[in-house]
Amino acid sequence: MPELPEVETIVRSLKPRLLQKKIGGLDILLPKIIHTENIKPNYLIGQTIINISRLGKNIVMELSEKCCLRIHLKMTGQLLLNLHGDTILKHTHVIFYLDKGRLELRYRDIRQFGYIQILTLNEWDFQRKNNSLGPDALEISFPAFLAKLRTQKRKLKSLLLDQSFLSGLGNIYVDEILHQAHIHPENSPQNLSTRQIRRLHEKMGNILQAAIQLKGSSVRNYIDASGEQGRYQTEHQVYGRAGLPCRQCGTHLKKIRVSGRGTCFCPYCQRLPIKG
DNA sequence: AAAGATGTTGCAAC
DNA sequence: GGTTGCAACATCTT
Repeated sequence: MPELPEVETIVRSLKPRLLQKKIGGLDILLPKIIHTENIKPNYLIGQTIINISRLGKNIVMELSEKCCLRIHLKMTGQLLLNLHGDTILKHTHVIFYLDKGRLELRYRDIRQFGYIQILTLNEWDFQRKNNSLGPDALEISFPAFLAKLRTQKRKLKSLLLDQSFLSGLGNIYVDEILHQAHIHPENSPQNLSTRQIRRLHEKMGNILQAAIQLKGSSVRNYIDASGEQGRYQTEHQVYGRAGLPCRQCGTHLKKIRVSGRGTCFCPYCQRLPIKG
């Protein structure tokens, strides 16, 4: 579920309430959720949360002793901020006890694909460089975006979903961005003019910012750390609207499979160039 | 009621 | 390199 706008919303809601809080302890109810390299979970006890940030869809909580938690929510992960005594929902897998036990940060994940990685700051730096985390979709400048796209032949949808190429976009926002940019998901950057790529970059920024303003898209399970739903789903032009008329031109929206993912688009607004 | 789809991504196979 | 299919898992829809 959570793509860049949802993860950004979660980070913004966590930050003011978690900075400078000390981890008093933690319960690991499902061990496979915790990924450790050299640091054991017990090392976290007594540490203070000194920063929370986002890179692509990753949440990074920096701790006082030169280490951090890198959290990936994958499809159905949730970070919830609760008071001690609040009902512990089914699928809660990790609980961090903060603020002398009054506050609890809970990791919940229906499908159990997500994880919490415990890393030294050095390990995180190494991952970020080598693990091929592409530039953040909200940070990349137009010239850098243009230059990167110019080196690629792949289908736009597959490129934009590739986190090592660009990080932060997922299935919902790629479909929305390509629709507003009037680009067919299977088109290749080779067929795009600089002007079209400029439009793509603009729409990407506009859509992501608008989605953050509305606190993300809630389809199925997404809620932020306070349990609130987002409202951007009401703005969706194509995602989840297959068979319905395009809001721009009235053509029935189509659904196809591109790079293994369900893809909604408007066959009129997003035409492929005529071959030959 | 079984089969297919779901916001992600890493891996094996080709 | 590239793509495809599958795997992890629970839940909801056809």
